[in-house]
Amino acid sequence: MINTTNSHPTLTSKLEPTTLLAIVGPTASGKSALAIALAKKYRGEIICADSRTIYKGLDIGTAKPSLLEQEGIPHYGLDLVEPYESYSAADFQAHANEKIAEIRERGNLPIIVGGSGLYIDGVLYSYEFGGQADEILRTELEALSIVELQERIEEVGYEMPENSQNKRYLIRAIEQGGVNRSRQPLMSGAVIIGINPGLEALEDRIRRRSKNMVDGGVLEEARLIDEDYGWDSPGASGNIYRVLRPYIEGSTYDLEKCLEDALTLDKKLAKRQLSWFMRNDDIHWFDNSSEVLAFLSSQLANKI
RNA sequence: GCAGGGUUAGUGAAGCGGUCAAACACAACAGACUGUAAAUCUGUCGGCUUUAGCCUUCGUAGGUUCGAAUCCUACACCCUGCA
Repeated sequence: MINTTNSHPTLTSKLEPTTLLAIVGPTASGKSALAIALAKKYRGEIICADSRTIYKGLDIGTAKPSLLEQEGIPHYGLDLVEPYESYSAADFQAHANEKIAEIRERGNLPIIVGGSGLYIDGVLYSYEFGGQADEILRTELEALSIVELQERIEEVGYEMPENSQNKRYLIRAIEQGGVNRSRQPLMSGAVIIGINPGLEALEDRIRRRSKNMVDGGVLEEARLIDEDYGWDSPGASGNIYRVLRPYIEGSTYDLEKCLEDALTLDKKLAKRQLSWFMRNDDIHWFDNSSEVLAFLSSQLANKI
């Protein structure tokens, strides 16, 4: 298992004064609770960088912090769109930047928390996202094969995406004329905290969380998707909803089995998230919240 | 007890004499990722070595054949029909 807690780098002068805290990590790692603890301690306000909690009405299945759980700390990034609406990393970036400015204006510390790597990086590394999605062009290109799309890219002389077998990326390359590499250095004053309790602990937490979701009423949310929004809605792609679909539609009555599937999907998600974050050397990794609190109070207390 | 069907790699499931270490799916493992990102995609996936190759696998034990996961015999376990 990864153990980087003994070797996290000492903060350099370039990181002070800290003007933004980011908390990243896999799903169910305890980011939200940690964020609240830190917000209380350092006069913070929280921006959730989570591609699921942006949806209104999908609260339980997305593990969106409830009003009660928010403990009076202002939260942003939640309930931004309806489940059937589409939302992009660029949209999030705009929203987050706006909130960061507002929070600083109030003299508070912006704390950005989440597991959506692209959302986080878009903000922290000032991506200049390419043009907006062209739905008409996309549906047109969707009909072409991978090879045809590749040929098309070569013909026009665009750069081929590294994932040259990924249709979605090929279409995007054609749409925006190549590959986007607009990454800036880490936003000045930002400190990124990574929290990774390990896969075994994560599995445990995910199990418990799924159970709580059922007790909390995810089935109602899933029914809402089934009856109102439709399973094609962007909001319906959350793990728990996907596995609940056969149960809601009546093709299985085995709820336990659905929860097993949820665990599988969540574990895979956690690994993907980890593989995104692990390559980022700017992240200071920890196993659990108390280590983070200790680290920050010893290294940063005076500088925030 | 008689008749018929089945037993394949972690799971499900193709294969029914050679081109089979064995399709495919799932799981697992590794990785990519710049306006769908809880999305999407890539690689590996019996063992050893690694362009190639060698070894051990297709319920168990024998047999037929130049050659068997594939055919035959016996045994074990599972399912179905008749008793």
